Amino acid sequence: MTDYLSSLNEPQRQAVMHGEGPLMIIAGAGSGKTRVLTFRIAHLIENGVDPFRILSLTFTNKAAAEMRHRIETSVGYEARNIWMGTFHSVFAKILRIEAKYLGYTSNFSIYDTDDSKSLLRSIIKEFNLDDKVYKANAVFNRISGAKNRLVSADDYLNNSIIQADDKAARMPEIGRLYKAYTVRCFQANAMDFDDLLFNTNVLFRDFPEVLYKYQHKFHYVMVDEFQDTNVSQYLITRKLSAVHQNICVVGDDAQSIYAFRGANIENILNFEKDFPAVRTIKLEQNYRSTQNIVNTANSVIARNKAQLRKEVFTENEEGTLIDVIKANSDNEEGRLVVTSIFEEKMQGSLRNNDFAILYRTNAQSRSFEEALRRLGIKYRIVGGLSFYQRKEIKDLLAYLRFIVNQQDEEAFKRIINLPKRGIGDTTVAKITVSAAENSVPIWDVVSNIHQYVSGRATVPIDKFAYLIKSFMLMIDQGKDAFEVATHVAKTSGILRELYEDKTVEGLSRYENVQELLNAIKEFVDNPENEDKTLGTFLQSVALLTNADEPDDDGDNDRVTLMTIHSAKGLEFKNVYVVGMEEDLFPSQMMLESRQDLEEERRLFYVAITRAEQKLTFSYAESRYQWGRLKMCEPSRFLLEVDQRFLNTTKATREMATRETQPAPMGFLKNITQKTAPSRAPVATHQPSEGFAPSDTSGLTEGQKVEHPKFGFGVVSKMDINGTDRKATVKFDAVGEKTLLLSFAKLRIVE
DNA sequence: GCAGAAGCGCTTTTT
DNA sequence: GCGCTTCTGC
Repeated sequence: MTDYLSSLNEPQRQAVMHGEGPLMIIAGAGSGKTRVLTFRIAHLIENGVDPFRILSLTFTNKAAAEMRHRIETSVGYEARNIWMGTFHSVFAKILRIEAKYLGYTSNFSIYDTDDSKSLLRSIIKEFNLDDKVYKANAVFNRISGAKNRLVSADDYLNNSIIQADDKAARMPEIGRLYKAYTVRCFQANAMDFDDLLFNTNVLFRDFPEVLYKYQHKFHYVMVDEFQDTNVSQYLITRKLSAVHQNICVVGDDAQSIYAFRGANIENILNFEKDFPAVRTIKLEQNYRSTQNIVNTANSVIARNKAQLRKEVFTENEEGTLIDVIKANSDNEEGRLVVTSIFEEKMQGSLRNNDFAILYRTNAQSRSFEEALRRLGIKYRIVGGLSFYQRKEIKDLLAYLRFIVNQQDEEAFKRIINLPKRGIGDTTVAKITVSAAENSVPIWDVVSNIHQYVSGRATVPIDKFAYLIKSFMLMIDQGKDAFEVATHVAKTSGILRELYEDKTVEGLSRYENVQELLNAIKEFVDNPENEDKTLGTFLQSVALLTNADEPDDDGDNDRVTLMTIHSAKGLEFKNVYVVGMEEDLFPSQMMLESRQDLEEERRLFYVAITRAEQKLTFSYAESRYQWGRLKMCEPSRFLLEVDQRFLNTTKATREMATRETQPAPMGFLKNITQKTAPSRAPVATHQPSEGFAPSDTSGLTEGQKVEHPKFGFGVVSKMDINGTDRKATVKFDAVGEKTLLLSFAKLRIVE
């Protein structure tokens, strides 16, 4: 069993073998971090540690699932018993068990961001504040930020600095909104995402006996992606491991990309203060990427001042240069990238799975989707509108939530008139007012409507209450989640309404609801889930996001499209980092509101280090945004890369022919002037020899050419439209091919 | 109370 | 460009 140790390098082995006491692993990108963590847990279990006593915290569901899978393969069934999951899911579980300490019941609802904002909108309206000034989004972010720093509503109101800040931002009432929001969540027996962490801190602070219980339950605590934990998360783990001191954190400061959410690099520094006995191990050898990729990444991150010194290196092969693709529009960018994928795929006999397209914002996916569809390449989009955020799904889930927790105000607002049953805003307002006047929960009013309200709306309300009660009865009778959910979907009229909608969207919505029911069925049928009640299902689903959604068919060989944030922890043979434009990446908002160029740069670093074999950057010179055409400049990040690692022949095509502009990276010249002072000098670069782009200037039909990959051929068609040039070439070896930018590689033979 | 029309604001990134 | 909210007329 110890033979796996031989496959590790020295620092890796030390990290795995480390026994008792605090341990910090600084793991560079691609340094085998997950392997080390997995082996370490396996090693503990092998040495007699009860899996029940191990708590392993990750940041995303994906990472948790991956870890569980890997440990199961090396440890076997025992791995089941490890407490493993995201911060949010693990502490939601604990909060359910200990809910009564905080005045909650164990079936509390979890408000997602939409619920939170909707509640805030209501409160803002009730306070008679201008919703143009108090935007739900901004208020929510402010409150969220406070919670992540463990600032309660009362702390917030009493803190003169915060109050001054809010006054300066012309939003002095945020403190009161925060307070009202907290009260309303509590009345609704609901917690938002931040509450799951905030309330765990409160629980452990105010009830030492509860803290004691968990401190002694968990002998070993592991934290993955430590650089992304915020103060609230860090304090929980610190408290939990205070007794046994067996805390192991793994992180990489160079990959800290969640400061916007309150993640704090200083946690790494604090860790050494809080656990003076800490042993620090650095994993610096990269096993993932080629030298060119590693060096590119290093050359980028070296510009950051805030970083722990670390020497990431690799013994892998040198690899190819990093291609730079320049397109004149977002649509062309999509076409060029996808064409390149197509060519790479053919030429290197790769699978769709080997490719990822990474972008800064979800909205950028469109042009790539279109191009992929056109070429018939299967793809998968991670993130964006997740399955569980679709209207029809949220509608059915709202029913289920309300049946489990009748205090859930947001769920109530969603379903009271859905499908239409003649209960409009006026009636809902009456109910709310009446509930407030009599200081009883809304459900009391609804279920005994005749005692509180009279009028013609009482009839549909009575019917609604009767409907809900019949659902609640099913739960009391011990029906499982699937039985209740199917019954609700049918009886409530949701399914019927969608079924009658014969439009394409209607059909797809109907299918989505069926899909949700399937997921519930799977949940119920899964022997690992002992508790098959609706409440437990809802709990598991509330914290699920884009990560593990049911795949629409069995074909998993797809090109992956996602934001760089979601790509963290993943790796692909070929990676395209697209939309390399100033204001987009680095994001304008980031620079305007937080002045944090370094976090954007770390994000760039993360993107680069996802690639194993080949990396490509692309950017467009113009892009549609809100239906308007916007001119774009290449990102400053393209200049920051050590230019020796770039292959700019694709991009420099036009520039190279313009002899007047020889050296400094002609293709980026417009931005060098605009923001030059803040930047490092630009490296000079000579176009690569052999297939110099200038050779294509005189390309005409009938010419014999040579392509570096496809060999000899004859130009059968030239299509020149401004700067957008297309050449169709009939190659001796591979037949006819349409070359877009890559025809710059053609060499004229005669 | 409801349906269709018009208007507005929005885009970082995730649990 | 889209989705959500508000407006308007019935």
